[in-house]
Amino acid sequence: MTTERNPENTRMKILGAAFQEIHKHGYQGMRVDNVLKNTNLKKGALYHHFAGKQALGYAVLEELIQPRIAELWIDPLNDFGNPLEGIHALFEGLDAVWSDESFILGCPLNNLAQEMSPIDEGFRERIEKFFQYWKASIAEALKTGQEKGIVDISINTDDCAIFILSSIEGALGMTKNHQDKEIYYSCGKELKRYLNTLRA
Amino acid sequence: MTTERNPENTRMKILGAAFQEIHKHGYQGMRVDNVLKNTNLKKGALYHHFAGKQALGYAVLEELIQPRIAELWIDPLNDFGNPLEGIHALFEGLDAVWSDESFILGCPLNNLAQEMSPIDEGFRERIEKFFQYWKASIAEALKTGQEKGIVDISINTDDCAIFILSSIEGALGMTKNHQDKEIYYSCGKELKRYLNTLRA
DNA sequence: CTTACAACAAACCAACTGGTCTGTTTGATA
DNA sequence: TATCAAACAGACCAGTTGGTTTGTTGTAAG
Repeated sequence: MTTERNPENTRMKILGAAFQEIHKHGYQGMRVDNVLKNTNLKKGALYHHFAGKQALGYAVLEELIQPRIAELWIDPLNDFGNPLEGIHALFEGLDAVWSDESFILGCPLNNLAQEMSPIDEGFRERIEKFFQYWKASIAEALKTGQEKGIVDISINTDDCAIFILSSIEGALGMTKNHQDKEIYYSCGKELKRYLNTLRA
Repeated sequence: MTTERNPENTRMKILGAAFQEIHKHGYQGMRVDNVLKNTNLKKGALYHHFAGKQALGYAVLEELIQPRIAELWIDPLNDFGNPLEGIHALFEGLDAVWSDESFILGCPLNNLAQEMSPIDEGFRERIEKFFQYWKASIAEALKTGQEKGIVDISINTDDCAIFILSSIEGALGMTKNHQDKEIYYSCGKELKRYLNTLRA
């Protein structure tokens, strides 16, 4: 018989179930009892691995959400010779890696940002730092593009990076509300138009 | 002595207090008891004027939030000869009409959209319809601009309108998380760059 | 083998939450 | 001024919620 106890495994099971709950209902809407129900575990397990609901929420953010976004949006930025084409490719590429349900539930990072920023400084700070890291990565890619002579030398890469980030999150948010990916496609087309204005 | 009872007045007092609670804590985070506490009214009053928490939430959306946004963003669209300059002026003008706290609490319409779209079809439908109305108004302004020869005839006004809307909401959302209006200013500059690409 | 702690299960709890119920007061109307 | 429905107040309630406590079991080290 294989090991019946696997602490790291049970911890991840709780984290995964909590992520799904948060993704759909938000952090405040997530119910500890529901998380447990979806894992066949009991309170003893959860409160052994996590100090409380808040600690669980922070763990979901730092151990699941942020790494996943880094993997999808930030790390690949360097793989593109042209950052402008790269950013657009990443946006369009989301269609292939995100399920239909994900488009309906929205970006888990921005969901938490909008919900928690005014009421929990711990969430807000963590999310802000990550957004800044994301923004800096985009700005860095744009600067590299400038050095290559691909990107207009006169643009403010910080301004552009924030606008790109905002527009991506805004587009995903609008798609979430409309539950219609045509919104997402339209925004992709116009994002491309904007990116083209940054060419050298 | 003036009238001690004023049903319409107490109803509005409840609506206003509920709006503030929702604006800060979200609909799920709003507590009926807190709303009452901020009005010096009791349960009897609230449940006389509203069927329940959900009905109160819908009323806040339809009677306070949507009219206010129409007033700030949609109605003025026709006042500008050039829609591209008009949209940018509206974005920049928000600085004068929104308090610092509002920038921290974010756009109340988009807040509800992000929180409630996956879990309450009543909220989602109402918000979607309003966003569509908003988008249609922008598209209409762009079309008028095309007829005037101000706006590029080759653009898809629907695509552009959705992107503009998404970018505005995205920018306000990012500002909310960062609690820093510099984000908002940066996005304003780049929104202008995008709008310029739509010129004839 | 036994010891000792990590890894859980299960019952329990106090505070909270939306909502109801009953009763009282106001004020327009006949 | 008698009437009566609207407009509330205030006590009450059942279900929920995050969290605690106590007890049990697996399992790796000595």
